[in-house]
Amino acid sequence: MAVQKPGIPKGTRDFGPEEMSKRNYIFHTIKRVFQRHGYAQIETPAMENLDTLLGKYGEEGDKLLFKILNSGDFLQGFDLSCLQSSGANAASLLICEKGLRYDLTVPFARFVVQHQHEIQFPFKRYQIQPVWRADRPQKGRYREFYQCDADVIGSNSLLNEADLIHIIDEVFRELGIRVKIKLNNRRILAGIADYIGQADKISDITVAIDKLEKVGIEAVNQELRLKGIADEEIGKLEPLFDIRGSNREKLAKLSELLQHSQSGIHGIGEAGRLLDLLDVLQLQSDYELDISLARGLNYYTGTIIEVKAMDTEIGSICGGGRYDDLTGIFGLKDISGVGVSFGADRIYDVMDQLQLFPVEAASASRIMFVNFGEKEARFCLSLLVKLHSAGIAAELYPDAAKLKKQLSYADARHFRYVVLAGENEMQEGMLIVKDMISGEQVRVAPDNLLEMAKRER
RNA sequence: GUGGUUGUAGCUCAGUUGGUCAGAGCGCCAGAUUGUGGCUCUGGAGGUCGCCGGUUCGAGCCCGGUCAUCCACCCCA
Repeated sequence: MAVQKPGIPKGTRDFGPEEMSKRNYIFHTIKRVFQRHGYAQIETPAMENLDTLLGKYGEEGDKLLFKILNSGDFLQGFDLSCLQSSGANAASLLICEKGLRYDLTVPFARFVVQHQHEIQFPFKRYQIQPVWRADRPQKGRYREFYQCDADVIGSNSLLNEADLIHIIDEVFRELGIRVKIKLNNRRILAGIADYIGQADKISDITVAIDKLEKVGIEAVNQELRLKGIADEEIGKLEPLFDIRGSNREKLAKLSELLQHSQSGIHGIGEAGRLLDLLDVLQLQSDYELDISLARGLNYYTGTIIEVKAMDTEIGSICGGGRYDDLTGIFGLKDISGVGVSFGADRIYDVMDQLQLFPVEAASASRIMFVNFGEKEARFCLSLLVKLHSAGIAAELYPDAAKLKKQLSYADARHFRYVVLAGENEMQEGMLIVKDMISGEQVRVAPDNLLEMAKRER
């Protein structure tokens, strides 16, 4: 039999030990901030029933769902002719009833409805788990990646938005990433659609103007034309794109332009009150009202948030927003939620690029005992037990290999200290402790090793 | 789903118009140092040049196909 070439699916990655300790540094930081703000952790299964997932992310989103083939004889009673008549995608729904989660928000909404009687509202939860998208991978885009979500459900208060933005500020401050927080409100976008008389095209309009910064006004107008919006109406949008100045000034201009749109007025009011709250928080990060911010997920209804790292080209590293009726589809009406999602993998890429990881993030065990043979190893083992029970990370090299090899190993694994207890030392009743950074060696009595290790910690 | 890029040693890559073109650096192993890592020096192992086919006296190089990869678009963390 030919040997298999090892490999993993496109867009997925292995994480080695050093990578993992850096990733954990990110997860721990985010977790700590979430907990400080009173969010409680939950987990949900990797797979959901497909009907939980379908239709929540728009047409594009549905296509990007990984579907799981039913077990057993799933073709029994399957009409093969429908494969040709309705296409593979439609036919797949007949033989797949499960799918991998696409984000953490929709499973959360499902969780809330299913457990509504065990939950105290407003319910604040966080969740750190992988999600999967059958996208074509590219820079900063993976098919399996981790999201770190915090959501509050069951409260309309803008204090929740403020709290989440506070969390964003704290997380990126602790990680050392300079970010710009962009804010908008879907109701303002709806107001804009009203304003040009195309309320039903809100989705097309927002997707188009989302690209304003990236592709320029001409390309946006072109796209709007393709979506069937008249030149005259496009012309009415121009003054909106021209809105500049401080957040307040932008809001004032918007109030003028959108004064006849009820949702526009509503959204402007919300944005204004949110800005008032943020002023109190004295955030370190810049935050900015950006009316070109749209965000693709179509369950958002109010505030929308996006965070970009300032010193790299990697796209958005955190996003979120308010969704007024995500639980409605699962049978729990009139419950509003708001949440943010940190993209751990992109945050990793940003920090790696900018070399923001502290050195400790990659460190391993502190102490390694050299193995000189059976008798010496037994002696070291007895010392190892004491270190372990004192909570000090230490290990004994498992084989009596050449000293050179053992030291190279200790070097490669970044041990801080190496303990040498060979025949000579055992006779003298002493240990040699070698500092792997300075190269210095000191003689230490076995009874003093623990004290020394504690001191050096 | 659309367009493009690149596939040569474990890794990063060089290879000039098809004719000593099977190479470098790093890593790995061994030795200089029979109980001392990182630095230095010396030596060594390791590749059917992604895969299949075609053109040719001759293909890593040209052509076709295929697979993989990365990048961009769509969309998104």
